[in-house]
Amino acid sequence: MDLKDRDANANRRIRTAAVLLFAQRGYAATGIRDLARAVGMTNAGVYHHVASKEALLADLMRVAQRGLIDATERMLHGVESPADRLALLISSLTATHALSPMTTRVMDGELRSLTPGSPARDEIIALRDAYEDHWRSAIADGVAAGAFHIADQRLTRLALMSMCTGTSEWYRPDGDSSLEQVCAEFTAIGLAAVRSSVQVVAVPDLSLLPEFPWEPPDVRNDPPIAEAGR
Amino acid sequence: MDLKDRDANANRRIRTAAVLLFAQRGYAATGIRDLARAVGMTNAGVYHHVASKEALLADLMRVAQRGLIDATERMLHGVESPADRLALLISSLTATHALSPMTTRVMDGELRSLTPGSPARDEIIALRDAYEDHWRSAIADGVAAGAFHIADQRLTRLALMSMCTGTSEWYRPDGDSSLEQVCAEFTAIGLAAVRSSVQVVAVPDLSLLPEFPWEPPDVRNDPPIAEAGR
Amino acid sequence: MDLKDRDANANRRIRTAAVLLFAQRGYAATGIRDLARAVGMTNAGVYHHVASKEALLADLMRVAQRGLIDATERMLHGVESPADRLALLISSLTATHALSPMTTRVMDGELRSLTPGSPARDEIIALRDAYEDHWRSAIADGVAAGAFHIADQRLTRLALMSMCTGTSEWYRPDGDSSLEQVCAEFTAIGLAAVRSSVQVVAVPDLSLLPEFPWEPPDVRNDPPIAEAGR
Amino acid sequence: MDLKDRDANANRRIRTAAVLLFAQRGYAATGIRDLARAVGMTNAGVYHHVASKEALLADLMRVAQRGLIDATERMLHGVESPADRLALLISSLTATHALSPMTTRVMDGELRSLTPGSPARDEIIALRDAYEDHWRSAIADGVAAGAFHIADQRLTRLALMSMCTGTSEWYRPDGDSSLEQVCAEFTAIGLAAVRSSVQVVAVPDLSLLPEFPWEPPDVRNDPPIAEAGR
DNA sequence: AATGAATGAGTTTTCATTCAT
DNA sequence: CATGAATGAAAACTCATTCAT
Repeated sequence: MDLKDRDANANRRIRTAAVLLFAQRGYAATGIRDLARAVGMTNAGVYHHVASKEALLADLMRVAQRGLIDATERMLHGVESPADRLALLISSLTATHALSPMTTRVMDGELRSLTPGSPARDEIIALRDAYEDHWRSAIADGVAAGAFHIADQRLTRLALMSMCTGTSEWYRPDGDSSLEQVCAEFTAIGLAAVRSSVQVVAVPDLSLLPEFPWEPPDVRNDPPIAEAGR
Repeated sequence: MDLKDRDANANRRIRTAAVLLFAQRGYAATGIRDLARAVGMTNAGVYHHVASKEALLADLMRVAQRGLIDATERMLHGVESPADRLALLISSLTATHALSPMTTRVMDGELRSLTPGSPARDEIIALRDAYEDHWRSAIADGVAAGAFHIADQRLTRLALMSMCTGTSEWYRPDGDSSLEQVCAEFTAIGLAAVRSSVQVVAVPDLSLLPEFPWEPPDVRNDPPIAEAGR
Repeated sequence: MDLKDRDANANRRIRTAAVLLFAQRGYAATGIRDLARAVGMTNAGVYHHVASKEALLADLMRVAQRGLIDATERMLHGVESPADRLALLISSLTATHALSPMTTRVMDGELRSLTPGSPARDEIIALRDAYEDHWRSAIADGVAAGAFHIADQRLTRLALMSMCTGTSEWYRPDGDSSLEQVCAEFTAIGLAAVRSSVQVVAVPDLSLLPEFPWEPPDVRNDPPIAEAGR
Repeated sequence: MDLKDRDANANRRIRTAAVLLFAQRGYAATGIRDLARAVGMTNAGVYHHVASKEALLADLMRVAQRGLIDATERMLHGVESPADRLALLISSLTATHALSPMTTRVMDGELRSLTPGSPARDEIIALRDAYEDHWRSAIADGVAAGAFHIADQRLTRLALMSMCTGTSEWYRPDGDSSLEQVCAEFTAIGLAAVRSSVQVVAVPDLSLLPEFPWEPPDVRNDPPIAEAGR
């Protein structure tokens, strides 16, 4: 028991430090030494608990994705109406990002750090796709049932999802509005976005926008890396 | 002229490659050699046009921030009503991220890669703050004028801003909805979020949310790095 | 010219040191730091001239094998009689090992250090097989022509070859007998071994031989690694 | 007994694995972990039976050398004629290498892995020298008695010995010729080498031999490591 | 007797950067 | 202008070994 506890402890402390450093500096900018220093070990000590830096990242991401999927499916269980499902998806994604900002930042932002083609990466992409399918089907069902009116399902989904995931960047529990309020507001926004057909409002003169001579033109149409495979 | 042109050309090609690589892999994961290879130079050759890797990043970010500020101020010029100003802010931020996704990803995401305390970093933080002041004041003015009703100005601002900046992650010009539609929809959402007082909707049982044993508890209240100094 | 010379020089000095160290301590026991120290460079400096430690080894082995093959084919050119060919093979293999003992020790002994399945290893095995084919066919032709009488062609070939390659372990130019004498003696031995049928002489009582309780019994019949593929 | 047996068993299994791995990959390329894995133990477990990796190697080599010496002296006992002694030396060395190829490869090839100057290394060198003295004196006696005619006693001894030791590289019990035949043939070769005066045969044009620009020129005359101290 | 944890020194290799040419 | 050479520092990771349990 003692031994197991100590081991489990070391493992948890490493993961706590890893999630913090990966979230703050990014995976590539975090060295094993930083990690070791943060948990009061030597470089070599870390390798007693972790197969490799990348395996550690993959493990964090896998567990995080699975946790999100499991929680989502628990919450969606028995809920039929597309609007209710969408509301639940928004609330839970937002709240998860508010309550576990470090873990979710790593989960959302470090896919690119996993070796392309590696089994770990493929598995995590599959998990992410499985999660997104809940969004896809909620929206598609709403549209099919005539409850939602939207021009571009992919766009709507991605816009709403990035509104929710953005929460991990700015939410603080000691702010003026509670997590419940944030969830409520985001849910309201999401449902509004989905119910009303797009009203075309005057858009400002795009010629006034900044232009960057170096912006690579030919990649603009490529799928962003974050979406590889979708 | 020839020389100057060639030089300018090399500079632009380097920046194009840099913005692309920094956006795709991240600054820390991009080596000078990757950059050099991408533009068909040697390592040493790159240093003819660039003082250092970090100076290159700082330069990209500075010009991007300045471009955004300048464009924003050009557009806001003469616009008085807080609602109109907010609409303009939303549209222009969204459109900029849609049209320059690589540049804006670097601008939004690589602040942490600049050495803390360096003049370059301080300058860029100042620029970002200057930009955000337009949002802050538009919202504050709207609230002061009784046009906006919001519980938490910071939260509202950050939520709307991250909705707009998220665009660079998923927007594609060949989608079903045009950039104008996206801007219009986002503007509508923003204005709705600001006009209505928050309706408290039923929020799902938070005990069902995923929990991660390693999520660092004590940092949750700290300002996320992305906000250092705000 | 200057530059090219310096470069070629650095490359040659690295290879000289590498061949010496690999021959003396073995590839696995030689660090890049040892190599660097031996040529008065830093670790990193070596990597300017060499892709990796293993690539360096592969390069040495490849050039050595090719050199041996080319020389052998030059010498064998036009020689028809199996006995003459065998004599030439013995002389040239012996002399090469006497004159280039370091290079040949590496060539003969470090095959196992190349990553199994790597293209470099496969290529060098192919080269070695090509070389050995000259021995195989000389012996087989002699047997077919009735000039040679031997019980086991493979055994005879390998025994004679390891007699020749052993030279690199003990030959010294300042000994009492000249290289010509060594070659002459080895040639005489080889031809004698091949001409007479095996006379069965009394062999000592094998029960007196040492036995080692740890000698792995089940691998004894496996082809020795040095022979993989043959 | 139980305990002693289990211990002896573990010891033997470790040595079996060690001899196999050291022979196949070389001492330097074999890790304690490889050893442990091969016998189904943990790293630390191995250290219960072995003082250190180097001590294990030294132990294997010591026992092997002693076994060879003991067997040789048993066989030589009472044999007077230099020719008979040489025949016995050849047969027994050959047969030992054929029957214990792994052990003998380690014995012959890993002297360089023992720390220079260490007592273990000195002891093993002394053992090897004691063994070689049997060869030295057999040859010297034969020459003194006028039975042998050779130009260079050292050369002859080393050439014959490396012919015998080479057996561990290629001998397989399932070949076309029996171990007895091999011993007989090698004995015949050895006696022939020693009886006949060297006939000067035509040696091929050495200018056709391969040359390697990196072959260290200044070490060519140094005693090969394998001979350190002789 | 055996193990899991840990470590300091080591491994090969890459990094951003400089500089003589 | 541009390059090949070189470097100190650091990267991720492995080494043989120790020790409390």
